[in-house]
Amino acid sequence: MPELPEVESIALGLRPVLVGKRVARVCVGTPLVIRGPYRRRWRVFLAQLTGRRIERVTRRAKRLILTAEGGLALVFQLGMTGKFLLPNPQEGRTATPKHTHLILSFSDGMACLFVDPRRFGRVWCLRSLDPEAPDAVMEAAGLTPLGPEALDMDLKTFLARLRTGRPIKSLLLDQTRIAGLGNIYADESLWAACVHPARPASSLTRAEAAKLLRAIKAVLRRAIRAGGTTFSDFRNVYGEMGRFRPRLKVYGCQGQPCPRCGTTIRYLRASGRGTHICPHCQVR
DNA sequence: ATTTCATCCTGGAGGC
DNA sequence: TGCCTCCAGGATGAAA
Repeated sequence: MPELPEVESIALGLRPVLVGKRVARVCVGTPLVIRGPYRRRWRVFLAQLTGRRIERVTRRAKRLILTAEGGLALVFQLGMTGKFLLPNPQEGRTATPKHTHLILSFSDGMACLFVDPRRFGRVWCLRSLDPEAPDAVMEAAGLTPLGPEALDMDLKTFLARLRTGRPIKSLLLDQTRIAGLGNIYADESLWAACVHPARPASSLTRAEAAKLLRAIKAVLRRAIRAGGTTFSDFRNVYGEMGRFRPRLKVYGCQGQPCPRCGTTIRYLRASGRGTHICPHCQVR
């Protein structure tokens, strides 16, 4: 469930620690997680990465990007349960957790672990990546093209993307249209804007679209400030939970009263996903 | 064009 | 206690 705010929290945690460090060794426990041009030649790529400094830690939608000298980059898509772990300053490193697929060791002795129990996460080894504009290289390597960042989207672009009869929730989850939202923040945004998830995107009025876009940005920003949402799996780089869960209004709140009108929150399936709505606030 | 479905996975929940 | 089945859901690709 790492969505945009969770990946941003991870990036914020890794950046001050990893930037400037020199890669000493990369240990691949599960070659399966490596994708892209170096899928079968990852040893070649990682040999070249060794000895270089990490220059940037960035995020594009739900992807986390480590860029080293010379534009060599590791792009992580975290899937459902992917996480990074740094040694806790208090306790230091304890045992290596189960499902550790990649270990980045640095010349100062520190190690950063990529852990993913469900193994839906993937790592792309890419060359010549510009961290300011990574899309072209990611697409050339076969990663799915991403739409505009949800937090950067302007109303005009949003309105243009709503010109389809598809259900609005399906659109919000479609990373090629709007990048960064997952199931939690899609439901939260639709509730905040009083829009039913099954509404055809093209049926939203201009005012509703504007309200929805504002809701999306507000929810994402609040979640980032809270360090993300831990529903079950998410942990930050020090193994700590996100603090946004108690502030969720509908996600996982089925059976509880809507914070706005008191109607019981319902759970249904929409666009193939578990979906939480207030049946009074979010009509048809 | 768009939607549904299966696939990949593990761990947690619920049934018995 | 324990075994079994089901299921969450992000991304992707095939089928309808």
